[in-house]
Amino acid sequence: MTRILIVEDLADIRKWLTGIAQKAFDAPHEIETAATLRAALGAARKNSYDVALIDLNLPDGSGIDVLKCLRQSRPETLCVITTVMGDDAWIVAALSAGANGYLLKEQPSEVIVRQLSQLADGIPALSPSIARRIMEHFQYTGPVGEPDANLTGREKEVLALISRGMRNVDVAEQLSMAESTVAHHIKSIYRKLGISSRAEASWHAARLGLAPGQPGG
Amino acid sequence: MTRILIVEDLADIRKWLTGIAQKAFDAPHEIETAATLRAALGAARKNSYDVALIDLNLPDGSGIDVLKCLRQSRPETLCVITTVMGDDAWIVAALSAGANGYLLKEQPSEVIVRQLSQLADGIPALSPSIARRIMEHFQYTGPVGEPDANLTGREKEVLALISRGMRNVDVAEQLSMAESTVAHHIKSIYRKLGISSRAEASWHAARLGLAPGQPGG
DNA sequence: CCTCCCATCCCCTGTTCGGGGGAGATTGCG
DNA sequence: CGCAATCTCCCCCGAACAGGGGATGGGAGG
Repeated sequence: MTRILIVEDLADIRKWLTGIAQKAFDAPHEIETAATLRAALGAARKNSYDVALIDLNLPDGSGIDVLKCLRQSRPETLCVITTVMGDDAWIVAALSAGANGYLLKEQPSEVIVRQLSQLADGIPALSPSIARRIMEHFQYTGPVGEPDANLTGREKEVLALISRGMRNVDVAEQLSMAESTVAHHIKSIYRKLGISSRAEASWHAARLGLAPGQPGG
Repeated sequence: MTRILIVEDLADIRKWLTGIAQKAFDAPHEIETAATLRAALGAARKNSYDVALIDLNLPDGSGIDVLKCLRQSRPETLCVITTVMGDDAWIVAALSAGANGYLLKEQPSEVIVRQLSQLADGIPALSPSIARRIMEHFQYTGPVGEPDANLTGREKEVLALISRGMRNVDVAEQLSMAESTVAHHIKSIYRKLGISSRAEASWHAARLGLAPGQPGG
């Protein structure tokens, strides 16, 4: 039994999504709908779902809140954003909140059905343009070196920490070294990357895949 | 006519990929192979291809260089990384260099065939685990607000610039305001985002979709 | 043995930043 | 009209940072 939640304010689109869900998940399923943020949050708190299709633009708020709520109460729920808004800011916000997919409603039904049916295999449901947008987020027009960029092991450790916003003192404590040593490593990093500030270092750290899970020291 | 380049050092895997390419691109195609970085770069410079399957781990270098070369000489070429290396650093490096896909060789042939055949529709060829990894790059376990985070227009402008590593003085010049005003906006940004350093600001800027194309001031 | 690289520590300097005040101008809303 | 928000600019100060110098060890390799 697949339990599905559809969050969408417009009645006809809600019906359209319901039809898509019925085709995409051919096992016996149970579809519930919500037209407002309030209703969606209530449903999310009361019941548990296997899949959720969430519109971002709700009359009384943003679907991001539904997504966050579902993530908290039941992390296994597969949450897919279904919207017309393709702004980078919303894409990033949805992914940050842990969306398993991001589909644009302008797509033909059969494409959405196919994407949703692949969800169970662990394949994220992403509209082509969204996937491309996400990948372009990583694009870099400057020189792309090998992942290590000739940084030594210790330097990469320091870079990862200062890019999280930690101060030299905190990095020193974290890595059990003197603050002066941290400063020395940072100088080497700056020289190798051709930069001269922590903000640039943070940018490069993300590019080098030393991605911080979250900031703050 | 689809012109395909396969870059792979191991003969049997090269043969395996050739078979996959033949199935994925059913139009009349022409498949060329290269076993080393040297050979691949030579081929990339001489001929032009519609699709390239590139292994990262070549005996005389990294497939990233092939990718970069193809991107420069013919940007329309669809470049897909086919490898066993799933490190975040390599994924980010490949995407930074402009890869159109990233497939793990451990996957069954039919999955790879399907992903490659969807390439022409603009759907990036990503192994499920890779796609998930990419999406997790955006994940954030802390409080996720709305995309604007209540930042005013001017504040977002300042944030975008300082996250690129620019100094207050440079931001002031860029936005035609006094350095003291920049400092004031930064204080507001820090208060609203609950942070206290530029590195954290840079992190949040990326999260808010104010993604810098490249750093430097 | 000597050299190169890495990591560790210390000194020094000037600049930048973070954070605390206050103050005037403009806009929009009730 | 008063009120709130935004943008603009100024003052101050201490802490943190950027960048230069030099010194000590330990390995790797010629």
